[in-house]
Amino acid sequence: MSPPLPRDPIADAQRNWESHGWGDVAAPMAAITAIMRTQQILMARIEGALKPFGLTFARYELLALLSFARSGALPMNKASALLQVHPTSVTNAVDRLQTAGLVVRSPHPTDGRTTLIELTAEGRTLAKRATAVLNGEVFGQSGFGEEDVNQLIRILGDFRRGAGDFTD
Amino acid sequence: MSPPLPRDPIADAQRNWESHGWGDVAAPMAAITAIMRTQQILMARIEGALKPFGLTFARYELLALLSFARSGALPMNKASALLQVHPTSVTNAVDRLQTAGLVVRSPHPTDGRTTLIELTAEGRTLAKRATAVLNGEVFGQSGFGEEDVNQLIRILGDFRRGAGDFTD
DNA sequence: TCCAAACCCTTGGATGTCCTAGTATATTGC
DNA sequence: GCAATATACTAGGACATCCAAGGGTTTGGA
Repeated sequence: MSPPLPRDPIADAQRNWESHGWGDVAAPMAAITAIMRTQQILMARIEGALKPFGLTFARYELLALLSFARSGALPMNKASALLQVHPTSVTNAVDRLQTAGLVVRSPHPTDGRTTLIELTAEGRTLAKRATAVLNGEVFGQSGFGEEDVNQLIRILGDFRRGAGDFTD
Repeated sequence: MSPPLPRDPIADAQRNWESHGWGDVAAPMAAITAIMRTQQILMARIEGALKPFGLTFARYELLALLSFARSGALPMNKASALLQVHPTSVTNAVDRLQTAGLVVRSPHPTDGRTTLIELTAEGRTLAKRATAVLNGEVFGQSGFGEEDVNQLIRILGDFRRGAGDFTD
């Protein structure tokens, strides 16, 4: 880790915006920049926790998604939609998970275009162990206050709905 | 854009966590996942707004940082620290900005190890125009309520301080 | 019936990020 | 003064993401 800065660089940026006559958008600029930086910090923690398992966050997310599917299998396009990533990213992740023996591809029984991804027994076990570590090392020690967590869920939920993620 | 999902996938994940006996960390898990997704949405908007200028967010951030430096020049290591990215990422960004004629490298007057990055006139102009577009198209239409913006700045500021970003 | 349009996945190319290692320059300690 | 350590940047490799393009499959209208 690099040593802490003496001053908050985002607060500095907000002041810069204000002194340049962009005061009307300085606050949302600061909020958005803070989200970017927070994501970066959290991603580093998550990847660090998953490293011992040979997993990246992208691959873990796919494993976790499959482990919650009743049948343990999902079509690629469904996984792409639920994880909200590009289909090629799923292809990439499945390639590596398959090489590691954690998932297998199998043809869809009725639609020849579709490929199903299925957890192996190993994959299911690893997903369980990785989730336990993430829960303990990252989610359980997030550093967010309990009330702040609820605020975040509401604020970001409103935002995601407004951005067209879901209609719920 | 892919069509909206009928249900919030993050709320689903939270319910899954609760039903698997991880209720104690379900809320922070949901908050962290929401931050990840929100960052993804915002990044796509930002990159879209910058595309006409041939800039990525990483390169824009560097230009903006230089444009706020009194002298219009910064050492690479200083830029790396302020942007909170790896030094090699700065090298990469400078390579491309230099090719585009927006910055130049120059030797540090007293420290032979250090390379200064300096804005060109073109770089300064482009930074100004790109900032105007970002302010208008992204920060000015973030979709966050005014009070939520203040909440985010406080909550994420507390988090970043706790994570060791700054001591302020 | 049959062909065009839509859909699904993969490949190849570009970009960005990080890590490890290497080169060059400064600083420190003996 | 010289060697050991620290610092600054760059090169090469691993991953992840997206876009554009291509080949196989299904669907639906003429």
